[in-house]
Parts: sequence; structure tokens; C-alpha cells
Amino acid sequence: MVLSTKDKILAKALTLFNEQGSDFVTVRHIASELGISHGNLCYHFANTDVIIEALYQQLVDKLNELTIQMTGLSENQLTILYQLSYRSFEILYQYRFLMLDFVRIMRRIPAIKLHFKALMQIRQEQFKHIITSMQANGFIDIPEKNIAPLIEQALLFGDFWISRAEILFDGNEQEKTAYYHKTFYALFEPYLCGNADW
Amino acid sequence: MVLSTKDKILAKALTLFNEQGSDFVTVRHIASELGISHGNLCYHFANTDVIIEALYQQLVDKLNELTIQMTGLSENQLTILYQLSYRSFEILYQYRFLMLDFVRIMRRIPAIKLHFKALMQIRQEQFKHIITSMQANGFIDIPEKNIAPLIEQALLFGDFWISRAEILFDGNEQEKTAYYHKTFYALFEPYLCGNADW
DNA sequence: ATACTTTTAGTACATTTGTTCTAAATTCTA
DNA sequence: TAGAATTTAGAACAAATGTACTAAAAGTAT
Repeated sequence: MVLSTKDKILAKALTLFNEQGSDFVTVRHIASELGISHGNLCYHFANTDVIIEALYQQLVDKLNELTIQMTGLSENQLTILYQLSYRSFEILYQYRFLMLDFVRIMRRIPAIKLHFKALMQIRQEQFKHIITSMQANGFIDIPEKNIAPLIEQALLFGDFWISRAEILFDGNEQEKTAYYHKTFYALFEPYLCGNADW
Repeated sequence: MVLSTKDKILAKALTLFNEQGSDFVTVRHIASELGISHGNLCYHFANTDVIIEALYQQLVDKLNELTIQMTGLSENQLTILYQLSYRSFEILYQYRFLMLDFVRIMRRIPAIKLHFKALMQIRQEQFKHIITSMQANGFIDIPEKNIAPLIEQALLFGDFWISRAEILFDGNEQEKTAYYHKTFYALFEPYLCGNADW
């Protein structure tokens, strides 16, 4: 299975963006790394913004696919929350430049900003639904007034743990995602009922 | 009291950085906004990185001054935690471009990255000290194993609420800091003992 | 095989930016 | 006030970048 030029460009761009940040990386750099002319690259993608949009779309697609997979599962909701968030962390980390350059990208590419705002709205409602549902099933016990802050905390953590890790995490690369996910999950711990043992 | 050219440059740069992001803003832009030549500006600050370093230093100085002020207070520790974090949020918001462009700046200016890592180490220990002290005085009740995650959550939130707000907060500008600080403070609420009423 | 489309390399140009330099203007000091 | 130091404006240059264009090469369909 050989990749098309388009796919090779996207893959290489993702690597370079993650390593160096989405500024610092130009169409010429990407082309040079691939050993193709930048003229050719611009034939496929007019500029880096278009590449970023394409990669953002990849991320969204993967997260959507994951959500569909998970909601089909018959596990208990606590397990689903845990698994869903962990695998989201992993996927997000693959596309980490999007979070590392969060504000810059949103400012630069209005289409992504708009889409992301809508996405956050949906995620917030999903979260709310999961929590109230877990509440009803006796998995957690959380006062009504604490729900909104908890969701806000969780979404914020989910978006920015990568940025914090980029600068401050000194441990093993393999443990990075696991460490931050554990800290993420600890947000819910004060409210968990006893029947959760892990 | 008339500002020196140096101070005028720093003030204008801060405004432009906050509005547009620290990339997009060049020495020429700043000079143009001030109505001075960029040659003159470069006489005072060789490039934007130097300006960013100077502004970062201003922020650190203000936060240090605040910490000194607050530790001198005779209020109870809960009040101090609340006040200290709230005023930190306000100061940080004044220099918000540093957080909005967090990763980019740290990658670009190693001196800031090093300093920031050291600063975070200190902050973490301060937090730990406050929490164990509050624990000893019966203000909070938190299991030992939850302390480290709570501190990590608090520091992460403290650094990145501004980025989230920049894209997603739709409310009144005046209420922004208050809203996120409230959410920040809610991190501690599950562990607070009854004698805290606000 | 021929005509057509897609893909590719390479060139060229305008713009922006960082940086340096010079000389004039201003301020300070003795 | 005269001379020195500082500050300022503006020009000049190199490097990087986005963008557009041309023409060749490769691939495809009839």
C-alpha cells in the first residue's frame, strides 16, 4: 500500500507540525523533507493553512469514529467514560500540534474556530448527558451546582494537558498520556461512589 | 508622568500582543503604532523576543510582589488562597498573550522556558504547602493520594483558562476572569470542610 | 497511437521581516 | 555654551515566504 502524494504530504506535515509547531513549518520545508518541489506541493495544497484544515478534519473524523464505537459498547458507564477519554487523549496526542498552537490556529483559520466552538458545545452536552446518566444509575454522586464546573474543568484539561506536558513533563514519553489521563480522571474521583474499584 | 520610549514600547507591545498574538506582531508594527521609526525601536529592543522577555519579567515581578503581599496577611488560609488566586488570574490576564502563545514562546525563547519550569516547581511546592497547612488547620479534608492530582489540575487550569476563554467564552468581558476563577476554585470545593461559607 | 488530464519541477516576483548602518537630531553634562 | 552621549529616522540588504506561472513529464482514456 503506497501512499498518494496528498497523503504523504499530510503525514509529513503532521510530523513536522508536531515537532516544530505549525509556524516555523512552511510549504517549502515540507516539500524539502519529502524530496518534492514546493510547486508540486502547492498544487495539492495551496498553503499550510489548507493542510492544517485537512489535518483538523482527520482528527475530528477519528474522534467521531471513536465516539460511535464506544457508544455501541455494553460496558458500564464508568468504564466507557474511562475508555473514551483515554483513547481520546491518545488520538489528540497524535494531532498535538493543533492543541499546542491552539489559539494561533483558531485566530488564523476562522473555519476551524467556528467548527471547534460547535464541537465544544456538543461535547459539553455529551458530558452532561453521561454525568446525569451516571448519577441516575448510582455511579456518582455530585451536587447539581458542581456539574457545570466539573464539565468545564474536564474539557479544559482535555484540551490543554498536551501544552503543559510539552513544557513541563520530564518523564518517559510512553507514560505521558497515561499520567495526564490519570490526573484528568482524578477530577471525577471525589464524586465517585464506592462501587468503582480501579 | 510621561513614559520613556522604552516603557511606551513595552506598553504598546503588550496591547498588540494581547490583541493579535505575539506572532503577527513585528517590530515594524509596534513602531508604526507608536509613530516612531523601527530603527529607533530596534535601538531599544533588538527584536520582538527581547520585548517578550521584558514583558515576561514584568509579569513575574508582579506575581512575586503579590505573593509577598498576601503571605503577610493575617486572614485565614482559605481566604488567602481565594484572594491570591483571584488576583493572580487578574494579573495573568493583563499579560495574557504569554499564555495564549504559551508553547510557541517557550519553544522560541529558551530562557523563558527554563525560568518558567523553575517557577512551576516553586508554585507546586507553595501549593502543596498551603494545602497541607489547610489540612492541618481543618479547613479541608483531602486524601493524601488526591493532593498531587489536585495541584496538577489547579496549575494547569491556572495557566490555560485564558486560552479556552479566548476561543469559547461568549459572555461579558468583565465577567470572564470571575467566571473562570469560580470554576478554578470549584476544584477545591469537594474537599472543603463546612466552615467555609462563600 | 493520439489526444487529454493530472502531476511535477523549476522559475520568477512581490512582500515581509530581521538586521545593520549612517547621519541627523536631541538631550545631557561639565 | 561647547562637546559628548544618547536617541531617533531612514535607508539598505539579505533571507524567507506566499503565490503564480510555465513547461515538461507521467498517466489515462478513447
